[in-house]
Amino acid sequence: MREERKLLRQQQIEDAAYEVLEAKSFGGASMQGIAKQAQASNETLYNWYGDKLGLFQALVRRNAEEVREHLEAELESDHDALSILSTLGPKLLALLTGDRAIALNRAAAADISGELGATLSKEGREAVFPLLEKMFLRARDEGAITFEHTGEAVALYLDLLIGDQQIRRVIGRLPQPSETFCQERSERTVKLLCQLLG
Amino acid sequence: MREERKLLRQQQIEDAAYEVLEAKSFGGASMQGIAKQAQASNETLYNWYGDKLGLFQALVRRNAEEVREHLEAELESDHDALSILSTLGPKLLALLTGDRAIALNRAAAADISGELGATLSKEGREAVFPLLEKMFLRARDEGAITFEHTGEAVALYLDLLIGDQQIRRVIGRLPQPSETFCQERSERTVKLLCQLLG
DNA sequence: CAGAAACCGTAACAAAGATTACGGATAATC
DNA sequence: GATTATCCGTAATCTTTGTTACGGTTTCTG
Repeated sequence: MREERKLLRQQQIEDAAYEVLEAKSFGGASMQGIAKQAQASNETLYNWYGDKLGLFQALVRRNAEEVREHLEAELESDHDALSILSTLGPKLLALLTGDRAIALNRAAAADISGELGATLSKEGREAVFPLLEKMFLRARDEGAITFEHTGEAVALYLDLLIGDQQIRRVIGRLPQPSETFCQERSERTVKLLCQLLG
Repeated sequence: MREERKLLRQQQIEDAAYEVLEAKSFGGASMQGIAKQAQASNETLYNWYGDKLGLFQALVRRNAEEVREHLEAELESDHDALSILSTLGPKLLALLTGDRAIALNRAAAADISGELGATLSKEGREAVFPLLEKMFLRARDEGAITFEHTGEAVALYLDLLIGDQQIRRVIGRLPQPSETFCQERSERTVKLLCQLLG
């Protein structure tokens, strides 16, 4: 039960870290500021996460985990592949361009060591990709689309769905997209994809 | 002739700034480090650029100018629109995912004020976009492709050409793309575009 | 060549923030 | 209820870095 309490506290601290990160970006997010925001002690932060980089690695991991869980839940469904893609698309787009993910991408961009970026990519894109590949293979089995190289098909899908939305969000020139925007863009993506691979 | 000398010196200083920026990212690039790298005086940097942000704004502007000049030169050509697109594509992709542009995008991501991002977007994407629109209208006049909304067609082109290459470069998980990669990706883009809008 | 302006090299100043330390409070364990 | 580990609040330490200052040198101007 002490463990349970600790997990809750970590959740709170990481939420606080997100708040500060989203407000002030990586460079402006100080450990002391995060501690104060969480009403936690500096010492606790260092005990639990090692250093500043460690704290943000934890954020990246937690976020990636959430994204993966969302997707895996969708993939469980027994609808046909294309309709799964239609419900999964908006969610994926929203997650990848949401305030949290963008803040993490900014942090990765600012991190000189490149470790944040490595984690972000490894636990994010590289974890999601195989799930999408599975989905695409299923879609091909169902005869909805055709392709030769699974990886290329998925990459095309991501290009159409995400495009340059992420980078434009990261440099601060796009607001967080609305739900309907994600919806429409996902529909466009599926339409184009069927046109290309149908 | 004093002006000429000064421009040369600025060029050198900005080159040095790029070197430091590419090596250490925005947060790690100190004014003193840049001054040393350029064998220039700290005082000179502040006299010429005002402050750190000013220096990097200058970098952004100069880079955007180069990109624009490249593109405008291509657009002058009297080939048909699609072949122009085929020679322009690889160049555009190379410019947008080259070390310099990526370093600037990282800097924009790390800049809390958002001014770097604003400049980058305004002088970059928003300056290039109209040029591409002109090109697409010409392509439609020539009967190579069809579309209703010019902006959407260009956006589609950029999604296919750039996709998520930039963001993946920014978080450090892709190397600078080779010339042949840019070539092939541009060809793929044109092919897909004709398939969709042809 | 004399005087002025600009520039280099170096150092000084001040603020910010990562990291560590510590006394008092809180919660867990027995 | 006593002991012990953990945590909070606060502050101290130490490094980095943006910014300013200044003497000596080079470059420009006349």
